[in-house]
Amino acid sequence: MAIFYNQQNRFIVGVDCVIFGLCNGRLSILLNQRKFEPEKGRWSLMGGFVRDNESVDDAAKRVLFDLTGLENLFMKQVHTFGDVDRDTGERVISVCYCALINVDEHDHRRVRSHDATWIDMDDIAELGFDHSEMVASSLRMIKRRFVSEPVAFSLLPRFFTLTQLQQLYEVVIGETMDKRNFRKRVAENPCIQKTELIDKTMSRRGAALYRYNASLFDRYFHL
Amino acid sequence: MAIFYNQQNRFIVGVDCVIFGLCNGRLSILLNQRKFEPEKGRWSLMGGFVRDNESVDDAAKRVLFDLTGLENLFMKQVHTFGDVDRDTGERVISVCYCALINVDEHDHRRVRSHDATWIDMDDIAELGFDHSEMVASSLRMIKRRFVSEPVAFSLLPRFFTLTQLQQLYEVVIGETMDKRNFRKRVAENPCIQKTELIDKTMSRRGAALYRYNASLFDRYFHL
DNA sequence: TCAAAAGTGTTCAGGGTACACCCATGG
DNA sequence: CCATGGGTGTACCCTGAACACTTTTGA
Repeated sequence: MAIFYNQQNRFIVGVDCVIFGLCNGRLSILLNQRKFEPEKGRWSLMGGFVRDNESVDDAAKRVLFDLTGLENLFMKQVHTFGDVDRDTGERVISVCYCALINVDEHDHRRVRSHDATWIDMDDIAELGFDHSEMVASSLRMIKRRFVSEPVAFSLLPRFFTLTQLQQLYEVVIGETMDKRNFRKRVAENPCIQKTELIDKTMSRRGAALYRYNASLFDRYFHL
Repeated sequence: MAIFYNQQNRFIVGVDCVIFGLCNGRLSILLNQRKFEPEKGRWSLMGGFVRDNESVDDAAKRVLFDLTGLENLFMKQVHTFGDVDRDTGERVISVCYCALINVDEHDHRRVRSHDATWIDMDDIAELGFDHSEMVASSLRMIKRRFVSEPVAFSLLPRFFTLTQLQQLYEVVIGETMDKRNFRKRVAENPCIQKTELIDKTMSRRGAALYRYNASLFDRYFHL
């Protein structure tokens, strides 16, 4: 590739991933304790550096895959953090991504081998660098999208009960909802399909299992 | 500053600004024709490169100031574009910002000296690089914020008529509105204050001029 | 038989939308 | 006196919120 912008400054560019999952009914994110300086030992987001011949998006996907073994997930760019002194080591411009994963499906061995842990959103202490701000931005983005896009299903198993779905909404939006109103809205959404399956783990009576049919989404909501 | 991440790849990081303004009632953006390779002569967004000892946000502000002479504007980060081949010259990771300015207040001499021109949104041909995508993302962001945040006033002069305000909404949202309903909503917003001033340029009768009092915003809408 | 979760309709209020006419003034 | 843009109120509908009881079944 020809050199056009030779005289320009160059920067290390990183990606940091806010990985949301549902751990026994609580919204949680994957954190690890840094294994090297700067800020060694501090809780921080899962991150990495962008490489040559790799787009920034691909770098984020790589970090996520290395950690969870998952691909093709809900993953969105949140914001780029570019303050001069944001990294206490050396200057790094970091692009923050957020991902939603189904905790049951990821590769626990990989996560453990990275010393990563699921931490309940409500128990997150101060993080290193500007990672607390990244978490806050990501959470705002999720909340905003949750009401208008079919985001919830990325966090749930393939088959789920309406109680699970409602609890997830309550946890993310941060307020309780009326069961009947919630189910009424679900019933109006043709993408959420009732199956013949029954889940008996949560109640004696058993609850119908539903699944989300994404292929109907365009048909019904984008005309 | 110590070197911690020595072995990492480094990248040129740019900023590109989608600068919106209202040109005789039409939503427009500032474009210029590139004066150097690559893509010399092609219409493109106003951009620049991030420098050492300058945050990414500051780089965007600098580009905007150089071009318009304006500071402290409505300016938001939109998205970071990081594909390997997005710049046909050399690899550049670019952070896109959008800004809203009041066309009457900016420094026309500066704009002309940069060979920049206001182009009606509806007349924008294909732009160089991924700039068309940047414009599209910025427009989506503006539309989304327009309904929930007091964004419109950044595009208007200090004193404006309700007809001007309504036309702006119609142009941005892309659909016409009922005059009475619109004015009803305005009347409910205590930040939009009627003044004693009358604008007689648009009608024989004259229209009341209003102004936006941002200092009341927190008081009424964030409690 | 009882505890624990699943499932099910109706009512009401407030917000948003549709709609048409008079006013003031300069030329 | 008339053309042009400025300004004003009401009726209706529909969406969103509140609300309580019955069903099922394993232990």
